[in-house]
Amino acid sequence: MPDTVHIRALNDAGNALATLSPVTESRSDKKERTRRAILDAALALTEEVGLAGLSLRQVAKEVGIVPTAFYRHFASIDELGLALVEESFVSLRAMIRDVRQGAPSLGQIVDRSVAVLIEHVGEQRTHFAFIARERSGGSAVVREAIRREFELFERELATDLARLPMDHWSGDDLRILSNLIVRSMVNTSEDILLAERRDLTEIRHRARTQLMMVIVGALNWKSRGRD
Amino acid sequence: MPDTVHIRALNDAGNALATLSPVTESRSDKKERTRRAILDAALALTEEVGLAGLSLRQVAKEVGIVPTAFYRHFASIDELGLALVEESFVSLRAMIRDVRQGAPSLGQIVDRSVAVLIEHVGEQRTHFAFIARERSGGSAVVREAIRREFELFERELATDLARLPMDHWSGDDLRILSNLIVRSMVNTSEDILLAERRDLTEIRHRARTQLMMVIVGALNWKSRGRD
DNA sequence: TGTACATCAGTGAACGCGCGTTCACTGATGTAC
DNA sequence: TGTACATCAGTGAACGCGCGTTCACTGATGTAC
Repeated sequence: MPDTVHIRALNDAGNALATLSPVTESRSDKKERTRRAILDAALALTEEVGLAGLSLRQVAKEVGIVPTAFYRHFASIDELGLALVEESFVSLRAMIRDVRQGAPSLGQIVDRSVAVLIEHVGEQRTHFAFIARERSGGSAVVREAIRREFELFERELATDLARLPMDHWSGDDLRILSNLIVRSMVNTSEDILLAERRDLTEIRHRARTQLMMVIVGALNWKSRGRD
Repeated sequence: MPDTVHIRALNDAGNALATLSPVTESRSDKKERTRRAILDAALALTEEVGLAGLSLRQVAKEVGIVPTAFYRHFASIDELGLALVEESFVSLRAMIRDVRQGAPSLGQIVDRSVAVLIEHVGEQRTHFAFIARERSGGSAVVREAIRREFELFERELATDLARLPMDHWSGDDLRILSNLIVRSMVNTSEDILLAERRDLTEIRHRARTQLMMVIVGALNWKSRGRD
């Protein structure tokens, strides 16, 4: 299948959209559309080979452009990787926002958190898979970017936890607790990504139980802890 | 530097050993030594580029053999990867054995476990790094092999836990608890691998605290839990 | 112990392939007048 | 509105490189007699 076919398909899709808006598409609109196509193709291909195994030529072929045209949009594969980190964490932050709104009893928070996690990971599968994979992947730049995002996120969770009835805790212990929770959730995400649909019930049960264990531990911590 | 220099270095090392034992080295001894050299070179190179980024030619060059000679020892890079999984988990199992012997009070178990973890990860850095990296790495075969080893290990921990004063627990809950503990330890290993020496104190503190939180949670689980 | 043959770890040339990157280019879109 | 020029997303040929794998080979080690 020659490249021209890809290009025609791309343009057809553009024209289909164009019928809803002005018939002509500006140069920058078209560029933005190609950029999107590159990001989507990269996300899909990365699922199979990892960011380290991704080649500029593969992406270009998938998008339907010539390899050199890639450079009109990104300076390198690493820069493309950083854009994907950014995008993937938008998905993750959307999930957090979803968890936060409406948080009644502690037991309900747990159930709701796990439910929302399963839902979002299912919906934004590629984004969560990207984070899970590249967290310890081949590119140092991308790894570091992901690490930073998680740290930020842990800090936020710690301030959230401070508002719960464990507000007498030290900031240090709150950070340690939120680290434990975030990591359990990351592990659960990886389980969800690996799972067949039929295993979801078991994963849900396990995630809930573990989160409850951690919270029960946290609530009994000060009275039984070392200091 | 031509390949011959590598080969001479390799043979010199062999001769140095040979002076302690019979002067001549059997063909199979030599083959075993080359195999070892391939595994060591692969482990070292993988640290930089990941198993997915590892090339047969790189390994061969590092070892000082011609690329085609690789096939005398392994049928493919994947098979080499499986040998490394095997080897790395030998290190991990040695650690577990070390944790097990002498386990007094619960608090001491925690301290001892974390201390042993830090010690072994420091000593067998490359093996633990290999597991951490390839756990979500590029080769499906290797990923699956690692997943299986961890599952085995979780099961063992569950039977260990059954002997502690939480023996009234269901097998199901024990598995869930040991999964939580194993994963926390894996996360801690990753922290250790990333850390500078100066951060170890903080990591030790965090790992201890998290493990204590989990155990406190577990001990209070049946009385406060959902069923 | 000496000879004749088998084994096999390692060699070296050769192959076709996909890679990232360079370069001068085309031609549609955008802009100044 | 019409013309002349600028911009720039995408083109296509070309490059040198490292890759895995094939093949026939060499020569030291091992074995049978």
